Amino acid sequence: MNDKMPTPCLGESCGECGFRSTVFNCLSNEQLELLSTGKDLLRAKKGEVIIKQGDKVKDFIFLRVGLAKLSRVSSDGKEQLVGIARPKDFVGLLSLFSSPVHPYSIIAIEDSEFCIVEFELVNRLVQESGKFAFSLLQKISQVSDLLLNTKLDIDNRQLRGRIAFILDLFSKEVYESTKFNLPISRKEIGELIDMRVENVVRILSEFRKDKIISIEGTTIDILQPEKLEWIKNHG
Amino acid sequence: MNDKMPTPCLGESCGECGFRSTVFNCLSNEQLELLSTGKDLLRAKKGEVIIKQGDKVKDFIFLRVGLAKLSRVSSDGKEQLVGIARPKDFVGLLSLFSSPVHPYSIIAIEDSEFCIVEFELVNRLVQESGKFAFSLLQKISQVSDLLLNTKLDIDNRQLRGRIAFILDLFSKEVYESTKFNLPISRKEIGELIDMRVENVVRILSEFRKDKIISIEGTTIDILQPEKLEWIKNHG
DNA sequence: CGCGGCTTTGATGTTCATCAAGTAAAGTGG
DNA sequence: CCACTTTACTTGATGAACATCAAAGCCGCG
Repeated sequence: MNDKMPTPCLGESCGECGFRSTVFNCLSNEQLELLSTGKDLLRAKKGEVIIKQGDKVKDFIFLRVGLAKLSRVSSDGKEQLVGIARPKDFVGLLSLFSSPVHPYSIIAIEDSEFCIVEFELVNRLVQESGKFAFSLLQKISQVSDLLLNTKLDIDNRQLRGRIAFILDLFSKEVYESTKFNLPISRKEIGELIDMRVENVVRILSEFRKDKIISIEGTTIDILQPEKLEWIKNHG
Repeated sequence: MNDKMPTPCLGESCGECGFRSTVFNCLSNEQLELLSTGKDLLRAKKGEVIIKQGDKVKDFIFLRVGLAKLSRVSSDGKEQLVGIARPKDFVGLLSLFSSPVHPYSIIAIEDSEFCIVEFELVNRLVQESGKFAFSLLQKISQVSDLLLNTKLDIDNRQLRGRIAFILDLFSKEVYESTKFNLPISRKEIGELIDMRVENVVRILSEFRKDKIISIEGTTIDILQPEKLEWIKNHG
C-alpha cells in the first residue's frame, strides 16, 4: 500500500522530467538546459519544514512528489492551514512575485520531493519567453483561485458539511480512492477548516456510527460516498 | 463632500493616464499606443453590474475611479462577497488567465470608471514584453494574496472583531479618514464577513452605545480608533 | 518508566443564527 | 401627490450550533 513512487528525476535534466508538461513545455532546449543546471532537488520526510513563514523569498518551489501543507500563524497567534498542496503545485507561488517574504510555512505532510529553482533564473526566463510568462500567469492564477474558492466554499458550510467537504477532497482530488490514509492530524483538520479538534473527532465518530465511513487508525474508508456528498452539499 | 473626481482620461492616450504607473510603465511608446486604441472606458453608476458571475472572460478590467464589490453565489445559493476592489485594482484579474468564465460578479458600489482592454491585446503584450509580464505577475500575486489573507484574517475573528476589522479597513485602506460613508448595506457587510444582518446591526448599535463610533444614516465616524483597533485584534 | 502530544467522550456555557415583529425609508403606480 | 408595496434597518426572544472545560485512554519517545 505504501510503495511510494521512486524518484526518476534526480540527476535528470528538466527536459526529461515527467512533470515538464505543466509549465515548462514551452521553453527552448537551451532554456531547459539552464533550468537543469540551476535547479535543486530537495527530499523531505513527513513533517519537515521546507519554508518557514517569514523566510525570504529566494526560490521558486515546485512539489514533485508527496503532499505538503501551507500554514500560517495568524495575528492572534493561532495556527491556521491555508491549504494543501498536491504534486505539480507551485507551493511558494503566491508570494513569489508579490512579497519579499513567505506569508506561509510550507511543511511536508508526506515524504516529498521538491524542485527548487532560483527566483532570478525564473525571472530571467519570464523576460526571455513570453510563452513561459503566459504559462506562469495561468498557473499562478489557477493556484490562487483554487485556494480562495476552497476557503469560500468551506466558509458557508457548517461543521458536518466541512468535514464531508474535506474527506471528499482527499478522496477525490488527492488520493483518487475511497480509501486513504489521512495525512494530517485531527488538530490540523481543525486548523484547515476552522473548527476545534474535539468537534472534528466528534463528527468523524458520528460518521463512523452512521456507517458513512470507517476508521482504522489513520485510514479512512468512505463507505457511502453519496451520503457523504449529500452532507457536503446540504449538511 | 461628494465632489467626485472628474475623469481626466476619457479621450486620453494611456501614456498620459495618471494610473499608468501601476503596471504599464514599462511599455514602449508603441505598445502604449496600442493600448490607447484598444482600450474602452466604462462609466458605471452605483449598483451597476459590470460583470456577471459566469460571463465569459474576454477583457482585462481595471478600476480607475470608484469602488466595486466582487461577489458570487455560493453552491448553496447564498450571496457571498469575495472582496472590495479599490482604484487601481484589477478587478477581473484572478480569472483572467485561469478560467474561461468569471467566477465572481463585479458590481459598482460607488459611481465608478473602469478601463477595459481586450484580453487578446494584453496577451500580446505579455508575449512581447518580459517586463510587462513580470509586472503583471507581481500585480496578480498581490491582488490574490490580499484577497486570501483578508479572508483568513476575518475567519479567525468573532463577530465583534469582524465588524471592527471591516470598519478599520474602510477607514484606513479605502477612505483614509475616520469619517466616511459606508458604501454597502448591512446585509452586504454580513455577506462580506460571513454573518447575519441582524448581528451586523446589533454590533454596530453596540459600538454606537459604547461611543466607539457614531452613525448618521450611512455615515460612520470612528470616535475611538484605538478602542476599535483593540476590538479588531482581541475582540 | 513517565512525560508530552494526540485522541476521544461527556458536560457546560457562550456565541450566534433564526424567528418574529415593528419602524423607517424609498420606490411605484394611479 | 398620496396610498401602496417593497426593501432596508432595528430590537427582542429563543434555540441550535459550536467552543470550552474536564478527564481519561492511547501511543511514541527519551
